[in-house]
Amino acid sequence: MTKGADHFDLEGFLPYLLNQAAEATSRAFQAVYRDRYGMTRTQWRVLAHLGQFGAMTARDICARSHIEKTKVSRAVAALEGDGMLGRTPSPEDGRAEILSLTEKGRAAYADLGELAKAHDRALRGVVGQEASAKLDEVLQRLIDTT
Amino acid sequence: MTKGADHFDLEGFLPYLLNQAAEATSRAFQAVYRDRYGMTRTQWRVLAHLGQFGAMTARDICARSHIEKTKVSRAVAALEGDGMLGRTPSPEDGRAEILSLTEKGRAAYADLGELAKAHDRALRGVVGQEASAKLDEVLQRLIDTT
DNA sequence: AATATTTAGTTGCGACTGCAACCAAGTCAA
DNA sequence: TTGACTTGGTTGCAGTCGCAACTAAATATT
Repeated sequence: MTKGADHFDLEGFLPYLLNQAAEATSRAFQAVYRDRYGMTRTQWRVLAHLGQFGAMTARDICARSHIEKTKVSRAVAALEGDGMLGRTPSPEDGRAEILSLTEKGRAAYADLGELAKAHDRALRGVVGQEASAKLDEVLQRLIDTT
Repeated sequence: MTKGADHFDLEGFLPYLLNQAAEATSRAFQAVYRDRYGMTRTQWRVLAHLGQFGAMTARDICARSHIEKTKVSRAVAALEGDGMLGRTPSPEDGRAEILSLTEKGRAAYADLGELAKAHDRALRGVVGQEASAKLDEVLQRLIDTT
């Protein structure tokens, strides 16, 4: 017969582990964008999206990042207030606005991007070369299938 | 020379991937404890800790789970209000209270624990047998080294 | 053209969070 | 003992979140 009483184990529960790992790996970097630019996590992500992929509408950011529209809306408002991005009405759709980084926004992106790369390298060092690639693939699968 | 302009890639940024995966895998289960018991994530975790490891003080829960003490404090208050747990003053330390699940709390834990196991099995099915074990190990390493 | 339905984005509100300040009990050191 | 320091736990407050309701523009329907 198999081993008895296999009751639920929180510490082996995948969502729990993922949350802990996400929390742990995010915390250190969070301090960076918070202290340097007073940004929230969502703001940093919106900035990074615009920095990496160029001007796009809020709708596009939502689709790409799976961040709730209200979070994006508020992050955009805050970033605009800080002079990090500007809005131009879309010529194609009167409801939409095209978001693009200002000079200041691009500078912040360049700065934080470098630091993020360093942070990522450090984390991947912990994980190890081969496991790192596998990890990305697995995480991506989890993200996609949910 | 190496490949040119390797600028920051948000979608390959480990904290970002982990957050997305954590978010995605947690959301479905969150609906369960929210709809059935009106619990928050922290409440569910506290309940699970007490259910799995037995009576302990709030301090112990903090140490074990890395949840902030205020979060634990409020979750405990809420669970107590819902009749899920009770407190008894610690005989050893006049400040501490020993928390233990009530009958109702144990029932909720048994119910949710079963559902959690099923959810976990489904997720691990997505990841695959072997990758699953490796994943746990890698996540644990990230959690510990931070 | 006039009405109904979707979609981009914002806002109000109640709930949750984080941090710092706090209280009370325990410990340590003279 | 008395007074400084630590520790278990709670609370106030300001900020963030999620959801539902909303406005306004676009699209579909008749």
